[in-house]
Amino acid sequence: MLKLTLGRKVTTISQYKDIANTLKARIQNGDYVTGEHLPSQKELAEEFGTSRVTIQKALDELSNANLILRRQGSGTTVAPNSQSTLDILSSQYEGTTKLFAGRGKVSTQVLHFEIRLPNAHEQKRLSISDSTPVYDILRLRNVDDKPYELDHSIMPLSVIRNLTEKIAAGSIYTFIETQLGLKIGSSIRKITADIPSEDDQKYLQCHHNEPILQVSQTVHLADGRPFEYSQTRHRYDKGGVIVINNFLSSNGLEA
Amino acid sequence: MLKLTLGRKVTTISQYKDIANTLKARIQNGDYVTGEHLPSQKELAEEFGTSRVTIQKALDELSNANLILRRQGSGTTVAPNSQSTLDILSSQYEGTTKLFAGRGKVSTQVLHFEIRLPNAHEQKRLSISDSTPVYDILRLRNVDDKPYELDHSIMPLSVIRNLTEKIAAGSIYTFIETQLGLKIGSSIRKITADIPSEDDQKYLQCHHNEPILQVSQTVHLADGRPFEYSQTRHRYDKGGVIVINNFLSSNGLEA
DNA sequence: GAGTGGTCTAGACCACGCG
DNA sequence: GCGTGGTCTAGACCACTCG
Repeated sequence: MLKLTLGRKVTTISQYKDIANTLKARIQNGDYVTGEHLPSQKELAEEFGTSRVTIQKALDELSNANLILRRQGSGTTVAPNSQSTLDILSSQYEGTTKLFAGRGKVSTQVLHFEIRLPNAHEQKRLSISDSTPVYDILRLRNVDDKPYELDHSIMPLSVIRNLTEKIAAGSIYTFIETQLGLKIGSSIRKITADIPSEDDQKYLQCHHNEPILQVSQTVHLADGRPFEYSQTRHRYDKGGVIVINNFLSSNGLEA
Repeated sequence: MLKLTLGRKVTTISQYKDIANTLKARIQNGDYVTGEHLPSQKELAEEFGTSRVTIQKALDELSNANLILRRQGSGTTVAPNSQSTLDILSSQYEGTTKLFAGRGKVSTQVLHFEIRLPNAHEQKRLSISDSTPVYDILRLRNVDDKPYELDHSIMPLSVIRNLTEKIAAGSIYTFIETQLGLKIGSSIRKITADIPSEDDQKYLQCHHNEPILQVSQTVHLADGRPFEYSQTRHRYDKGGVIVINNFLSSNGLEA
């Protein structure tokens, strides 16, 4: 440990995360090239002045992100497609505002903003009772002044407080993270294709035969509380959803 | 260690995976109830006769699967929605044949089966040269005798050997895992909505205004070699793709 | 302050791949 | 056989939550 001023940052992050980020940067910079071997765990432990277990925890991070491949007996190599994986990681979809930061102008039109009681389905998805009021927000997001997605969000007041229509016109996620100081955890999403409704045709300006890509999701805070149940409808020509699936880690449980 | 006959299985799996599975089963059986605390790491270490670090590695597995929540100072609890998460885990999408095992009759019609050289795009996706031949396979999968998906797969012969049209009429994934003895690793998918092509309308029996849900993916073996680049087109009314996204672990690298 | 989970160590043995 | 990564230990200190 010894989290004193080790030279660089005083950020007091854990060593293994620091090391993981350093190694990630080396892959990004091309210091470690796709297909080539990384130094052995022993060598890395010596370089960073730490134990092998700590190096292994750092490598776990990179491995989960599909950036490296570890083979018993053989060694650790940089994964194929590591560069494109890095691209995907950096564009991890947390919110539309963040996703397009620096790449396009995002504007938001709040079509509906209401506080009401949840229906049975919403109660179940958000793990709340029928007496917990929720925000019901319908927003149209534009990118570069062209309609991009139609977002219908339900959030419980018991978790998200002091949300206003004005905030909803900006980035709700940024508000939650910076103003409320809450950490976003995991989400479960179902992605489907659908026929456009009248609202879709009106707001997304699509024709009746142009499909809609819908993402229906429940999002949780890091402490496990569900805070958003939403259905987002996209024009079919405005890109898709990119997903990395690691069968190994998920199926590690089943063997 | 001490992987001798410890009493139950002789499967020689690592302790922490064994423990993870045991704990998972307890959640599944309701021995540990959603929202309630698990025994502390210290208690679990005593119960399983192991060290705390090993228990932590087991809990890492459950945590990655979104089955538990760990809070410093507070304790470890069963995650909300743990039961539905278990459902999703058990239906992890590896192949259509497996997905519907026991739930519907899957039949496959091989529409095209060819060995040829890859184009530039396929070379890039599969990390192969222009002289490495590939299988080009188009299949129609039916569930309960109704068209379900139209699958176009490209696989390099350098990785997948001895594939025949007859095998393609069954489950290619089962062939790869059991006959070739290869382990499937991770996949990267892009999910989009699209307008049906003539082939879609013909084989999936959908109308020109019924959207298609397309999953375009590159799948890797556990050792990192890409072995399949495919585009699968689904009828929009036959369900969607369910995805669990763990922001914490993926963003652990970015902080 | 007591108890919890998070991090870290130094050392050990094992399983695997390769020459 | 040697070097690699995989697993495991016993113990330590830290950070956090809660009564």
